Amino acid sequence: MLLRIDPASSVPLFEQLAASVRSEASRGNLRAGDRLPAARDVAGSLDINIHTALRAYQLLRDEGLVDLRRGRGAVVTDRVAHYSELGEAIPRLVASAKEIGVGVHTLTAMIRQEYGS
Amino acid sequence: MLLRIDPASSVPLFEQLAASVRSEASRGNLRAGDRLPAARDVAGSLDINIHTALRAYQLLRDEGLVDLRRGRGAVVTDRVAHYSELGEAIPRLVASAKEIGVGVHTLTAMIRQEYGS
DNA sequence: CTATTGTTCTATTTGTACTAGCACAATAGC
DNA sequence: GCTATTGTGCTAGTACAAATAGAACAATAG
Repeated sequence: MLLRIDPASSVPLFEQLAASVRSEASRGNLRAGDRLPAARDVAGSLDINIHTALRAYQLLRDEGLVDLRRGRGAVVTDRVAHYSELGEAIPRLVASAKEIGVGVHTLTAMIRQEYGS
Repeated sequence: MLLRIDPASSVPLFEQLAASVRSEASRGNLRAGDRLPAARDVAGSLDINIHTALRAYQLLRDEGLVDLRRGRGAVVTDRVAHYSELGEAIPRLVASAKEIGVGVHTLTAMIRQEYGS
């Protein structure tokens, strides 16, 4: 489990942390039943506030990627399989967007638009 | 040119307006050389501030979708062709994301993550 | 029973997003 | 040239979100 964040980035810390976990999931480095490190530990090693780490975990719980229970921590759910599926489709779209010079903001905005309709 | 916004949405007005223009582009309703309505007109008919309309246009200029010149207005560039390409690839990805129950926020976050690496 | 782990609540500080008004500058078209 | 049109720059207020913090609490594991 390689969790990384960049304090200098404009992306919120909790989003970065959640993205880092998703990235592990989409690369197949996480399996259903695996347990993520305790929020307090993550906060300690990344030098962020516990609440910030918890918020990332809660975001992942809302997505359904992990179950969150007191005393037990964050446990990866079955849905992790879906993430590795997307882990193949997404790079293709991103690659073609980069080729034609469409930026990340534009791409995500177009996806939001398509998703909403 | 059908430009729509939803004042009740949490998405910024200028983003909505820009998305609306992109949508027209990706559907093939815009061609290189076409001129968008003047920002003041758009602002007037959508009942938003001129700056908000202008900001949408400036966003599209930064993307390269339009040229912006005083007195002349916003003119669609050649890059509009790329948008209609994505207009085919994006719906496929979005459809599969919806199928497996991955939300729009998660999907765009994963794309951001992939794009950055 | 005890340590571990997430939950809830309140509060504060800080920074950014969004919108807006006003004056200005460049272009188009007559 | 003149004039209306159109985008630009500057300034600022309001509102919201991020991040941190402390404290007390509740469920689970072993």
